[in-house]
Amino acid sequence: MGRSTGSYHHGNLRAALLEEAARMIGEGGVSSVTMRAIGERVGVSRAAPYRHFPDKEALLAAVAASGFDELNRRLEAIDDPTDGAALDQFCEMGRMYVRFALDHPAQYRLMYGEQSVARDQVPELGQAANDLFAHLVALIESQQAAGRIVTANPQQQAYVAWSAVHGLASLLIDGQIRAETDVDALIEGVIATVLNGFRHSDG
Amino acid sequence: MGRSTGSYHHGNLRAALLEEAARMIGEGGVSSVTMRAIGERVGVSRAAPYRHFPDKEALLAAVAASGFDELNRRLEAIDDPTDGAALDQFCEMGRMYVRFALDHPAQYRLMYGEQSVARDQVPELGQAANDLFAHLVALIESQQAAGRIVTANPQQQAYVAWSAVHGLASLLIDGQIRAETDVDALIEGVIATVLNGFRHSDG
DNA sequence: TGAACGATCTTGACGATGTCAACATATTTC
DNA sequence: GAAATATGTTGACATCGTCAAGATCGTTCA
Repeated sequence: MGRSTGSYHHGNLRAALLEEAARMIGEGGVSSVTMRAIGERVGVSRAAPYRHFPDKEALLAAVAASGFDELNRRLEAIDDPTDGAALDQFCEMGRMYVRFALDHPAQYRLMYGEQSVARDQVPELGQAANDLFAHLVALIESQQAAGRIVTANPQQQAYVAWSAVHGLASLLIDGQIRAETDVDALIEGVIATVLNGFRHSDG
Repeated sequence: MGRSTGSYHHGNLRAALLEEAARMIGEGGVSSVTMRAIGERVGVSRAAPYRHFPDKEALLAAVAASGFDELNRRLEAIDDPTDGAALDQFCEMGRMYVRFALDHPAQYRLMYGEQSVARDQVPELGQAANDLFAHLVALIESQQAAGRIVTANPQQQAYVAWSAVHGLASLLIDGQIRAETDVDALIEGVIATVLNGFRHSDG
């Protein structure tokens, strides 16, 4: 299994394709990713990727899946329940989520875009996305149990929190928010508002 | 100015193209819109649209702009400040916003997608989007003045509210929310949470 | 060892697409 | 009614995703 033999066989094309696709997405957005271009940059012909991915969509879905993996990794790094400031864990998760989207805008779009089709084709994708959400639901349940937020349907609360954070991330990466805006303050504002909303029942 | 003479000149191609493009977007998503297909359905050749739009992106941007117009129209219909239940105006605006996205998913994506480039090319687009946001800021300012929500930077509060509602709409139309979920309850949950967050300062 | 086999990669080709250039036709202007 | 302008058509090209046929490499097994 010679690695990168420089000859006919690449060695580990699949990994190289994924890496290069992610790079291209980061540089020029999804539209800049072309089977031909990606092949050229990896030093391989245009049809070579088809030995490793059924089609372009599958390749992009795999890139999205790797995005989920990294996001999960980042979030689990917070998962240190040294209790103490447990509510901070909630906030920190939101901050990290938005920051990830800002760091990898095109990849984030790929992860949560219209491509619900690909999610059926690529099981890892659905799995990774579900893991992420389950993570959030569990965190909310623990906060409820500790009496830190109002007791309600945890899944719905998770959707509410996710909506706010995902919406903020989307508006930011799609350039819908005025450039002069203080992004950090905005992130804090969104998180604080949702948290306050969870702390106080309707009154 | 013969309308639809059936002969060489169409009469009002521009409007017909916009209408047909919107229909196609509604039926098969943005990817189903092709210069050739849209021309064929309108009864015109593939290059005819180029007399009315510089390129495909401009045509789609115009469709997005018309989407903004309709959304603005819907929202202004609420703008009936019969005071009384003024907070309800706020909630109703959120509901209507999400409902619009659910009614026109592909068009909504077009309105708030990555295409920030087109927004510079098509001034109506940026204008309509700004109008919408200004509307929201004004509403928040009036709520603050009336003491119904905490006094803070109204623009930031508008971004916070918009994030929540836009996030919910995006998650819904991109199929990220489990099908069994009670959508109406979720909408109410998002709005109520944000409103509660606005009512109570940090505690 | 070497021959067969499967995996991997290349080249050629096809249809679809956005778009331009050259041409045709209708409408407007004087 | 002729010239000018606006509008629409056809032909062509580059690019793209993808398939089919063939080439090359690594592996397996006699």
